[in-house]
Amino acid sequence: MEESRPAGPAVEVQDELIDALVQASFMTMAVLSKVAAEHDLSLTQLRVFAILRDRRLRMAGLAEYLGLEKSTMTGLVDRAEKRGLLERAPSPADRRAVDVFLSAAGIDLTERLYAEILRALSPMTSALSPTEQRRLQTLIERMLGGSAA
Amino acid sequence: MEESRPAGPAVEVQDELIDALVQASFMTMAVLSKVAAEHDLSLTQLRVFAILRDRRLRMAGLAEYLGLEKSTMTGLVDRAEKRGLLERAPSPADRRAVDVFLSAAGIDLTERLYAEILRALSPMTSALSPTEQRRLQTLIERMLGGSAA
DNA sequence: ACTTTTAGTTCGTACTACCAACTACTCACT
DNA sequence: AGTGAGTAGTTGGTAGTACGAACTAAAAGT
Repeated sequence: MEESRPAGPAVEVQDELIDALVQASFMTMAVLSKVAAEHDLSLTQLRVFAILRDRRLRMAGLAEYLGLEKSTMTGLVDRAEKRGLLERAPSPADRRAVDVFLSAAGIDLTERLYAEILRALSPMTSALSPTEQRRLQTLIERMLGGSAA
Repeated sequence: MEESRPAGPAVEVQDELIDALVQASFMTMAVLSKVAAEHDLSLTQLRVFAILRDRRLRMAGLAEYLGLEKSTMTGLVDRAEKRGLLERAPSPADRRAVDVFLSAAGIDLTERLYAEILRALSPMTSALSPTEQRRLQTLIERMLGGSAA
């Protein structure tokens, strides 16, 4: 992994950071998947609930948030709707469009999911002292804010 | 989200940290997915290559690393093998067992994937100064080391 | 030697995700 | 107003992911 770069300590620090970040991400996603699976949800569905927690979106808008094709949305929303967690309604502004939003049961489930996620991830974060936690949070937020969308 | 806990500032700091961590993880995974997709690989396959980069494992071992059922491995390895990226060989120690390892092409691809991942994630990490990067890395590693497996 | 356990595969099912094709509607332009 | 382009969502087909149950072959335990 070190052979094809101009060398220099700064680059290597970044590499190691990225390694750590990727590892942490996989571990985090594993926990999220597990929480989701306990409620018979996929990771994608979990994301849907998180997104719709404080938004009402059209199918296309949801697809964009998720980075998926709109044709994928149909099935995704279908299944959640069949379970009574999501609802579809014709958009008032555009008769082609469909609004998607959480049902009462969906809101309920989402709150429970949030609580469980916090519970499930806290063993990981509480390996750090409160001071370190705050520093880590600041650094991550800075990183998220500083680049990309 | 704040209603069912004993309250206190320490808890809220942790919540925000977890929020940030989850967000960062999703962003990281999105980048990894994209890199993988550019090579016609799923995230799981990417993980397989990362795992086998410096290991030779049996099917069951690979399944354990991935946290998946062994029956899932068959298809996963089949497809990668058909593409010439992975190889199967009977385990010398146990005639039931099958060793899996990267082919020459697989090693090659894995090196390229690593380089691309570093390239693709560096815009994110380079939002931070070198000092911050080192601090972030330390904190993440401390977090990963301190809890869980 | 006989039973139990383990390694991997096969089969059937459900879900995810994509693409291409389609319907219904909106919007811009003449 | 009327047509033509573009947009919103669905449908249908395909491939991949992942699971669980049932199976074969080989190893281990007693």
